[in-house]
Amino acid sequence: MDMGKIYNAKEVEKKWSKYWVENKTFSAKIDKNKKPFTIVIPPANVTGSLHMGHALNTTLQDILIRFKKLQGYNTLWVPGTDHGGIATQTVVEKLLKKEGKTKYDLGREKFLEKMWQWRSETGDTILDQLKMIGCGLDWDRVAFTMDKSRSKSVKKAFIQMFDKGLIYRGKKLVNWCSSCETALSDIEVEYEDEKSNLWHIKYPLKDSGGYVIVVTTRPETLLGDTAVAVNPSDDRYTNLVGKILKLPLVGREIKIVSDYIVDKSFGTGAVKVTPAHDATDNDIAKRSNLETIEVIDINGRMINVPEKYLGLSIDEARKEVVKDLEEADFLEKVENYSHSVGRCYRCSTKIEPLMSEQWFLNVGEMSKKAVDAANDEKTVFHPHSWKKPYVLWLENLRDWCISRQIWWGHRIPVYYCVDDNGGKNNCKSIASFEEPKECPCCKGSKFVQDNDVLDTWFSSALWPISVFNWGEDENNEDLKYFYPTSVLATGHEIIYLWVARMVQFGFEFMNDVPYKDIFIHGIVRDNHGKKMSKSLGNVVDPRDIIEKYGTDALRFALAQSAAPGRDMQISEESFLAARNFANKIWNASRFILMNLEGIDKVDEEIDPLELADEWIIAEFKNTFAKVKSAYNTYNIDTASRELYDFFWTKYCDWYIELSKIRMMSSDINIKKQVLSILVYILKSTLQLISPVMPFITSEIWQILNKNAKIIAESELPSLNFSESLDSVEKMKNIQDIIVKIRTLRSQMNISPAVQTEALFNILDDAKEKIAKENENYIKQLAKISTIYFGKNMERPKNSALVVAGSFEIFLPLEGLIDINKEKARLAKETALVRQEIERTTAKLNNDTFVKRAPKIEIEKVRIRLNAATFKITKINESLKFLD
RNA sequence: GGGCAGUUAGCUCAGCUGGAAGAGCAUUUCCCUUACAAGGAAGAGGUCGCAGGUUCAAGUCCUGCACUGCCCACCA
Repeated sequence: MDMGKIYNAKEVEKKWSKYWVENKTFSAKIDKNKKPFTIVIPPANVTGSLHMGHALNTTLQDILIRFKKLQGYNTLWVPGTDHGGIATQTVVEKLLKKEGKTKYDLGREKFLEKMWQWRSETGDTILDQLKMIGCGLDWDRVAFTMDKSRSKSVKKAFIQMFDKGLIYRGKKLVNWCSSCETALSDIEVEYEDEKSNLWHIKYPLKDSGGYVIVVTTRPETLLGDTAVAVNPSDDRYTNLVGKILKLPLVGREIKIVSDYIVDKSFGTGAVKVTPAHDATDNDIAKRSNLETIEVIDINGRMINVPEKYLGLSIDEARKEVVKDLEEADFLEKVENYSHSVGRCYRCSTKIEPLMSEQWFLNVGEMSKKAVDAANDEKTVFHPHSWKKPYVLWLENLRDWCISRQIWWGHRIPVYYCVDDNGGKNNCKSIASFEEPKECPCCKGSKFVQDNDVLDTWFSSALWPISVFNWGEDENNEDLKYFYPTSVLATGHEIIYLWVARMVQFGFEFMNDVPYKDIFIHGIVRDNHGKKMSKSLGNVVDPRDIIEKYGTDALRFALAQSAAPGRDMQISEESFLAARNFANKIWNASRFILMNLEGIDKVDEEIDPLELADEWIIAEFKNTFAKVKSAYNTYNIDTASRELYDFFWTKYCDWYIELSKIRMMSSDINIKKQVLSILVYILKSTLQLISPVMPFITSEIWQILNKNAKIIAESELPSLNFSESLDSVEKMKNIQDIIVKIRTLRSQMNISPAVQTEALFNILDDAKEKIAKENENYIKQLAKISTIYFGKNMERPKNSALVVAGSFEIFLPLEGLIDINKEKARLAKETALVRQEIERTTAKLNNDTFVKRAPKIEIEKVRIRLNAATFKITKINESLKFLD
């Protein structure tokens, strides 16, 4: 491919994303000689298309996979999608609505057909998008939470837990979404503050004229009250406990009970108790043995209430009840009040707590194991701070409501024995893969299956097991080899919903953790720190970024700000900067390739000849170590930044620039020698960058290596040669001189085209040697024509002064500088150096510092003071000279 | 109410086990120097949220406070 001045991302990306899939670069087979490194992808909902969160999540996983592959691991990254229960069903229901239909018009069977049809049309767009961003997934192992093998796992898991007695059916208070028409688990409810009222209601005492004032945000539930509760230590009510109240509007007699949960300081300290529609009240009812009266049904209509309220909606009932209370003088007062209200995490409808017959999973035992796993570091959070909330959540867990009253999902594999008319017989229900042939109780042969489906997170919880076909064979080789997986990468928003549950199920079914590490990354926010959402209109579509800046730029920008566990703000500029980095890589490579033209072969062995060579090798070794450790500890941001810094400011700005001296040599061997190092460092750096930016690095690697293995399958260099450590120090001296001369020239407005001479007055023989040996570097980069070294050289007229290290450097600038400007410059510098002298002197005069600080620190300060003193002497001489 | 993070240059963020404040973007000056103007060279810009403490030395450790964000909670 032609290397133009500007990197053409589109063409390159198309080529390589296709290549990896077609050549099965990332397909993994069991290889007992290699260590596996396994990740299972968090399966995206089939409703979804790629958003920034996916882009981040999958980029990070891809980086881990690609880096481990370079390190020689047998890597496997399993792709897949999730059927997405409620979320997906809602989407299709909306489509139906546009046709003026509901799911009931179609019936269950036809509706499910529609769901499957819809899934097959849109289900894999997200997978295609993962291919587009270069994910090194094993495409032979694509899984879907509702495909055959996964369904088998789900059934098997259910049946095992059912038979163990962990799964049971019961009527309990659940979270009901009247819009989705289903129960939800506790974590599927999101709480949000809402402005409302606090109604103060009088509950008259049966036997006396008095009354108790009760405070509530939900007056309509009064109709279902079965008690009023007060705190046992509340003096105001001590002699009322046990007394009978007459429930306003209803007339039912209810008791005053005491319960520790009641907060004396809230409201009047007396709480109405509605066991059927409030979790706290439900608990109180259990403790005090109260009756439970349901007054709201699953359609949000009033039931079991006086005639006039029967069938009203919750809102209507509230209005009526308040009106009637007021008219009958039961209403003491109404205050404004703000409190949090539960809403459905899928449709934001207000959640109604109500009594309902549901399936529950007893998670007590598996939770304990999941907690132990974290405490024993069998599974480790990165960053560690997420462990605590995880443990706290598991320790306070109620049983999981796993049934949903929707149609799209895994139908609960429980069968009921029925008579010829479809009426349920009084036999034991059976959990089974298929419909049973014969009822073990009554020998009947007619059955109906339970109507509910499982919570979508039930199949998600099995994911690390089910992708390896546990449902079909729990002793299969893949499971043995790849499980437990190496790491789970996910955002913190689903730690409870998903992460914790996978650990629970991992122990339940495999008696082991599902992954050794849990890598928690942040959430992508917009450049104002807001969460991206469609309703806010602040969504940045990764596909637009890819279109504008290229996939590598997208990936680099995300990687570079992915500090573990921290949310990130990302803006257009960061993608632009990343795009520029890609272009920089491209052009540096282009420079080297241009110089390789006409040269048949460059040494693979590197053989440093001079300071710059030794320096860049030492710097690279250092970078290599840092980057490797950063990748391996999930500090992807650190790795990215280190690479950026090394490549741009060390390799390009200094080494390539210095290499030009030898590149221009007429001696081909000298040119080849520097090229071999240029190529070696470039190739190795490309390898390290390749996990983050796989496209551009693959392309350049291929141009550079022609027929060799692609970069993704290459091996990292062993770097088993020694580096010269003092080269870094020496180079620093040279760089200091160059930068100072450049600064002076810049301040004097001397054109880069103008070459000047320089006189180096030397005070330190060792430093003289370094400068003399590398005078070419100074000449090349500071635009100096000739350097005169000497001792006590006389200062030329009309020259400027540079003090660098132990050199006093004069630049004769006849006609180029304004003497007054030079004087002003030196005066300004004097002020700075004086400050330095004061600071360091003060330190050295501090007895306790000299007594207690380590020698090396004292020595450093002394060196600084000497340097400053030297500098100020030279500046003063210079100022005198100029006068 | 509890927990967790954060507060460093105009903006977005680095600063590991305490020893002279860093990057990118934006900004100013000079430069189309044959890898790159999506670039190069140089400059300006910070009492590191506040208050104490430990230490010879604190952005870095400890305590308290303030503010911001997130999560959890049985906010009637």
